[in-house]
Parts: sequence; C-alpha cells; structure tokens
Amino acid sequence: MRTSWAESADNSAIGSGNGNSSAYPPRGAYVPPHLRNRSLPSEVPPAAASLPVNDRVNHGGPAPHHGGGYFKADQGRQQGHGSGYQTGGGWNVRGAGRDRGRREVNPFENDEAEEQSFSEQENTGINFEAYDDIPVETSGENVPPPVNTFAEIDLGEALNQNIQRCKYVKPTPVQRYAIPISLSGRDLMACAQTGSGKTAAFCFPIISGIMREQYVQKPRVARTAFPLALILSPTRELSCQIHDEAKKFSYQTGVKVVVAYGGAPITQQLRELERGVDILVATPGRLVDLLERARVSLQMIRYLALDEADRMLDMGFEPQIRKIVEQMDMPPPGMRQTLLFSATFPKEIQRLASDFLSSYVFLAVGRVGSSTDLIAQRVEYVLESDKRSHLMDLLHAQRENGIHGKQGLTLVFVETKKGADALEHCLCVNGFPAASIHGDRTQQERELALRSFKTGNTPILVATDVAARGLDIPRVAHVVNFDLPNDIDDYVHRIGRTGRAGKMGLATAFFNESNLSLAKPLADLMQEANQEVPAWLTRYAARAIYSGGNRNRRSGGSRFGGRDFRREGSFNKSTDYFGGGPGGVAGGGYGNYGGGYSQGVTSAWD
DNA sequence: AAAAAAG
Repeated sequence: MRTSWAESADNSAIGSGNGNSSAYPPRGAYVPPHLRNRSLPSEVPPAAASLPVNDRVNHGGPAPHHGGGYFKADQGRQQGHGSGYQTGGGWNVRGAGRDRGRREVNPFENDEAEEQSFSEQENTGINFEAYDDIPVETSGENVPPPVNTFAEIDLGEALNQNIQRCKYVKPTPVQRYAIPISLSGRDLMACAQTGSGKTAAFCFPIISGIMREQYVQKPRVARTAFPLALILSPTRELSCQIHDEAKKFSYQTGVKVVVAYGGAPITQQLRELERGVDILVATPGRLVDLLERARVSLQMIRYLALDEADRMLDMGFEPQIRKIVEQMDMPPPGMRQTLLFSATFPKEIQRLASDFLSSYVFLAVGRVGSSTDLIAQRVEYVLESDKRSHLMDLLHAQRENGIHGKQGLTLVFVETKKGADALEHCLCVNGFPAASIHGDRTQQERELALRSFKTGNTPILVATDVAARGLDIPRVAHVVNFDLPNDIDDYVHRIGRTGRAGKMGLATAFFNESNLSLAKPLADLMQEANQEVPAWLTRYAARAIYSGGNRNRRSGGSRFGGRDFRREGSFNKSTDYFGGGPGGVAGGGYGNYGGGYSQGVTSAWD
C-alpha cells in the first residue's frame, strides 16, 4: 500500500517547516520536502500563488474599408432562405440564423454562467494602456494603416453585435494591424501571440468578407461542399477551439462554420457539410480524406488561413499542406486571400510560406507588456532521476500556497507519449490530481482530459507537444517543462500557454545534460526577456557547440517571434524570394507603421 | 528522435 501525498500530509504536521526526522519514504511514494531527511538539490521557487490568475482574452477587432472589388462580383447570389435577414447597407446576412428550419444555437448562452463561476475573471484583466507600447513592425508594399478603435471599421451590424457580445472593447495590437490589412484584400504573414486575439484577427475579415461579397453561385454537385474559406490548424483541439470562436463571431450572420478533424466519427461531419458550409475549420489529415472522397471541393475558396503556420509548414506537415493548397482545386495565390499566423516564423519557413502568398504584408507584433513581466521564467538543474520528486515538490509547494484547487492550473510538458502516461500515473498515485493528453490517446480521452483540466477538476495536465500551441486555457498559472523541447520555438509556444492576455504566469524548466543544445538559445531568450539567467546556464551556453546555422533562427527577431525574411539582404541569394505567386513583392518599398520599439521587449509569445 | 495528422 502506497502512501498518498494526502495521507502523508494529513499524518504530519503541515507547515511546521522542518520536521526532518521521518523515515525514508516507501518506494514510489511522495513525501513533501519538510518531511524528508535531506536537502533539496535546488531551492523550490516561490510558488506561483502570488501570481494573478489568467483572465479571459478580451480582444476585438475592426478596421477600415474593403479595398473593394477584390473578387469579381457576379450574378447576385440568391439571398437568404426567406426568413427575415437584416440588410444594412450592402451587408448580406445570409440565412439570418436559420438553417433550413434548424434554429441556430446561441453560442453566448453559457458565457455568463461560466464567467460567474470564476470571480477572478471580471473584466479587469487586460491593461489596455500597455497595448500602446507594443512594438509593431510591418513590411511590404503599401501597407494599409492600422486602426485604433472598432468604430473606425464597419464590419457589419451583425458582426458588430457579436463583438459586443464577446465584450471586446478595443482592438488588440494584432487586430489593429491585421484587420485593415486583411480587409484591403492583401495577403498577410503575421507573427503574433494567440492570447491577444489572433483568431478574431483572421476571422473578422473572413466573415465580413463573406457577408459583403455577392459571390458567384456555388456549383451544385451532389454531396460536395464548397466552402469559401478554409482555416487549417495543426491539432484537433485547436481546430475545435477556432471553430467555437468562429461560431460566436458569425452568430446570426448566416455565415456557416463547420469543423472537420480526425479521431471523431466522420459521418456527423459529413452531415454538417451537407447542410452547407462557408468557413471550414479543419486539421490536414481529415481534410485530405474529405477531398479524396470528393465531399469537399476547394474551388470556391476565397480565404485561406493557416494558424500556427510555422508548424503547418514544417517537415511533418508540409507535404499535406502542399497537397491541399497546391495540388487540389484551390484557386492560386492572387485569386484567393491567404493569411498566415504564428508566434514564431523561422526564416526557412517564411521562405516556404511565400509559395502560398502573393504580394503579402509581413506583420510582427511584440508581446503585451514591455519587459520582464507576464511570464516569469525559471530554469532549474534537475537530474533525470530527480525530475519526478522535484516536480512533486513544486506541486506540493503550490498547493500549500493555495494556488491549486479551482484557482491556478499547472501544465506539465514532457517529451514523449509514454512519458506522459507514466508521469500522469505517478502523479495520481501520489495524490496529485492529474490528467494527460497526447496523440496516442483516443480523441474522447483527449477531450475529456482537456475539459477536466479547464474546469479545475484535475488542475494538473501532463501533455506532449500536442498541447503546446494555440490552446487558450484560461487560468494556467504555471507551465513546467519537465522535459525541455529541442527547439527553442517549441519552448516559446509552450510557455505561451500561461501569462496570457496581459496576465502573469510562471514557467519552470528542468534542465540537465540532455538539453545542452538548448542552453544557448534558452539563455539568450531569457536574457532578452530580462529574466535572471542562472550562472550555470550561462556557462553551458558559452560552451554550447554551434549546431549548424540553426541556432540563429531567431536572429533579428528578438522583439518578436520573427522578422520578415525579405528584409534580410544576405538571405536573398536567388531571385525567386520575391516572386511567390503572381505579382510578388518587387523588392524595396517597405513601409513601417509600427514605431515605438521599446527595448527589452521579447518575442511574440504565440 | 519525437510529436502531430486519416483509418
């Protein structure tokens, strides 16, 4: 019989601080530090208890007017289905919230209840003033200027109402820039944090564009769906999340949003598609399946958005993405509008991405807050064999300080799926309520784990990189890199699960000899973020061997997740870099609208 | 080498 954390805690004088005479713990059982007869390898950092809890994302977005006539308006499409759609100055409210007799579910229904259950989520979260200091960098030809308020853009009455329902007051930086750019019809490559309204930044222009256009009649092919917009993301959960948000934004606009991803029965997704789809949110695998079955055609695609675009174009995904974008029936760049978003944009990925773009604008938005703040980063030297007990020490200290329960969530990243299972089990056995999520679990299990984490039912989630990107989980107070990733960009995405929307977060990393390749980039990153870099890490960093040209991927992008590779003169060894698609950017003429680069601001976090 | 994504 093992002793659980709860039991050992109950049976001892909690808080006495130095009861150090207990017997050696039973194998596998966790014993809190103060009951142990040994000193810890490194000091337990102050628990995250004092950190404010994450708030909901309050974003917004609006901007100027359509560049107009981007696509040929054609034989005015038939409007609505008889039911009273509102028509406000050129806006087509399609179907007016009714879908062939089915009533549109109000996606805002549950919001109030949810918010009330977390009193800390009152709308005090974002420091909007801080937004004014955010460094922004744009490049490309004739970049449309940003807007400052929602009032400056007319996205249409229906969409405006949804913006209000979402309680978005003021556009976030990425929205201020990206929405006007998108509305003017330009392609866009954007480096920006998700926590600050990235989804809205690409959804608003798409929805308003679809409402505005009197586009050509969709072909009628039995059982084939013809979406007008395609949004791709690298994980199923992220696609679900985007779908949920897009549903809110398109409520009562008549714009139909459907999600398709693997691991779930395809039949229901097929049914949804048959009912009609304007915006399709999908993961690549399932979409290819649908395309091959000819249940979806991309020939009517006007808008293509890639979320976490750098991941979508890396080695694992690139062939699938190329197949979808280049080898099916999607209109080429210039005939569609392409929007790429990510927190990190390595140069080599930018180069790949330019194949999909036409005369695009590059946008980099620094993170909210100006220097150290938001995410406190710690690195601790922990031997592989000590990791578990060290983690439990951290969790125990957090619990003592009351961060757990319904308050703060802890997300623990590990390298492998097996490792995730093992650690989850270990934590549960020791009385720490944990769930786990990784790609070998069934979709049901994955969604259950995520739900259980979000609700605070299991305030600890052990995850592989499946959860590293894009997921917006409010109240994650602490991200632990139990195993560090090999790629510094992955680290950036992981820690970006906390400190969101202007709230503080804590990120702790366990470092040892197996992470040598990360020493230098990690030390650099922390330095840029004004974090205290342990001396031992600096020594490792100095010793680090240059691993090819890779280590410098972030060069020039210290304030952001990336920098327009077109501006890196030395990188332009051949001429085709400017030529991605018809009317590629003809070098020169880069406009800067950002201004106010404050020093010490680091990369965009998401 | 690992993770993700179709079944």
